[in-house]
Amino acid sequence: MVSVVAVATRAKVSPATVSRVLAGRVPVSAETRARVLEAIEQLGYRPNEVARSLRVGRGRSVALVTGDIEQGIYATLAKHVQGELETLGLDLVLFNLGHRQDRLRHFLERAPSLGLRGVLLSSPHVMDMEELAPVMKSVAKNGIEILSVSQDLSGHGFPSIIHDDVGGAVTATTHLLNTGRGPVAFVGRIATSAIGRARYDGYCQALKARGLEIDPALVWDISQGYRADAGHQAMAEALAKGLRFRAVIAASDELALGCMAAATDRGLAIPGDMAVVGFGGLAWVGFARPAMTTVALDAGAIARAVGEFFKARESGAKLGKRRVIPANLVLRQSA
Amino acid sequence: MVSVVAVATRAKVSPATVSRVLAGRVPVSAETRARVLEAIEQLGYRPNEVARSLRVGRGRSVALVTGDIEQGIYATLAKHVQGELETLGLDLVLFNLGHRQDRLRHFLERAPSLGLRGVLLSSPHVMDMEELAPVMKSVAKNGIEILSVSQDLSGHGFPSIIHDDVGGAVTATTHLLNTGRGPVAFVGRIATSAIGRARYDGYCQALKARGLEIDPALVWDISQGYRADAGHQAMAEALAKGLRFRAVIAASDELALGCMAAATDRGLAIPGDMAVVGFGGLAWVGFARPAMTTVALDAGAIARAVGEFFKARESGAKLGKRRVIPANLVLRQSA
DNA sequence: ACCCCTTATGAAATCGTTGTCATGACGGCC
DNA sequence: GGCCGTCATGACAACGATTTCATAAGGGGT
Repeated sequence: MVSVVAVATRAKVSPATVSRVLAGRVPVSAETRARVLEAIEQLGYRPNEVARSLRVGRGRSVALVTGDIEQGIYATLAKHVQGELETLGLDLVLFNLGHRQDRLRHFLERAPSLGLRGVLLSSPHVMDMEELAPVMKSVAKNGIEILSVSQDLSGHGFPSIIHDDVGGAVTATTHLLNTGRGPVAFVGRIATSAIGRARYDGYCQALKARGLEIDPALVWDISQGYRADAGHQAMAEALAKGLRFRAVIAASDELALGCMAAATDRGLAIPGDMAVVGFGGLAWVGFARPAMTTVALDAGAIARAVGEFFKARESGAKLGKRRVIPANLVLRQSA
Repeated sequence: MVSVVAVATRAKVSPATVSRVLAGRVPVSAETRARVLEAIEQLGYRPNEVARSLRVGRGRSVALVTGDIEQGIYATLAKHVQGELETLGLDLVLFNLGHRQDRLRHFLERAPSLGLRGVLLSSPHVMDMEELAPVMKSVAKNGIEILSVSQDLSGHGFPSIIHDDVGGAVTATTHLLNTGRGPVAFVGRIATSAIGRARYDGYCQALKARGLEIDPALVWDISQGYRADAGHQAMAEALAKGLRFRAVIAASDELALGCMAAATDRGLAIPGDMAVVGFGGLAWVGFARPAMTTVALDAGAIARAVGEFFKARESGAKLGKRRVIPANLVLRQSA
């Protein structure tokens, strides 16, 4: 591979000067610069990122740790984050936990040796901070930014860019309550997902604001993940039991689709007999029939905030530890 | 960061010996090994991957270049590939083209300096091989494996692991034909997607096998991507024109969902008045209502083949240039 | 005319590993 | 008993960039 010394030789300067031309912040005479640039051009030289990383002590890539990239919302996030990082000259390395939290720890321990510039935590897992915080601190001590983009970790000192899950759930639940159909059910991972938990909290708040009790029979804490089959199963069971409710809010769009399917299978009309609202705002949910009403999350806004975070870090500017991106209920047919 | 020399000092050996203990293929006395291992343990030493990459001339990460990770099938692929690579001690860096082909070239040019071990091409774009082949060859010359995991590039000398898109489309189209509903329509990106093109070819083959003509009015070559809105629009327009057809095969599940929605919106019963089959086999499509019949692609199998490819490369074994993974029509309600 | 400061550049050290070469010790064989 | 081959280990160079330190030239102020 053509290296800086090849360029230097050709331009009849020292390697240091080539580096200076590239860095651009140390004065180099116009004439020398032109010669170096020409040599670079002719040789097709590209600075070796690995060598640079070693020398300066950190690389140009950021890891995105997801719980399950197969879930639409994480894939969407990954797309936007990658695009945003790219404008900053940063690469994205993807680490998919697959819902096994122990792997997070292993990954974190490996992070410093990979020369990462930052780690984006987008796993919804409820983290055992007793165990994780020391590892995360030690990663941070190596100059690697740890940024949570799913759950609020600002209380533990880690900057967080999060959706307003609570607010979104409050809005959606209130909307359902306003239609006057009586009891509203909730499906989601509650015990095992910090995000699901936040959405559940919003659901509870909305009910309490109306002076309503939370009916445990209408709260379905699933554990198999956020996929459609889990939603279908939970809903089908509730329906089979003859539970009285005519609306359900799901903690993901996939879950909501499963709920809609179970209701339809039971002969229920949506939204006539059963209203369903999802969470996520995936591109295709408007094309389910009936079109799904959902709490849309703005992955683009999250990504932009991530970009700003890294930009601010470069320039030394200080940003708040916590940034909340609003969630919007988009009304369609299902509720 | 604790380095090999710290370990060496502590274990009272030279850095070289520490390296040897870690590499494990050079004899080291049991006593020394124990001392080194103990020092590593006590200091919490982790070899610096960046330095190693620089020294050995290649790193431990593989890039996955996707057209649009937001499309379910690519996210699914990313998940499986990441999991598979991880078992080989390899990391995944994600590069999402966002359907702009020129960025592929830029990425490829950057690849050698990133110290990648391989590049997985999963963009469905029809590539201008006149332009790209030289760049790809030069990347390969740097010891970076280029592996296509979406379209067949084996004719250009690049190993390819692909789905049997043609076969899948033949099966699906034939199935539709067998239901005796007459003309079958096709939606997908044809001119701009090699994968869409392959599926279209399968569609054509199936028709020809029955001695049927291809009706251009029933072939909708979309350009806006594979998303649900495009499918909805194409279908809605065809229906508005009063075209006579009672079945449609879509080149992606998202597209198919859009088609189903358009048909439903028009008051058509699925599959009674209109049969729809998708392509992909995403986890949620079985929960659309009616449940979507789709040509399921096996992302897990692709990923395993990718894993085998890299394993074989380590051991020096030679694998075929082309590997085809079967696609299975899974029958549900929509067709 | 002298001194000092700025500007432009080169030499060399450095980041953390790995691999080559050299060295010393030991055992076996003739 | 001497020689050679093997084993274990250390010293050192190298990967390719950046950065510090040093040096030289040129210009302005007094």
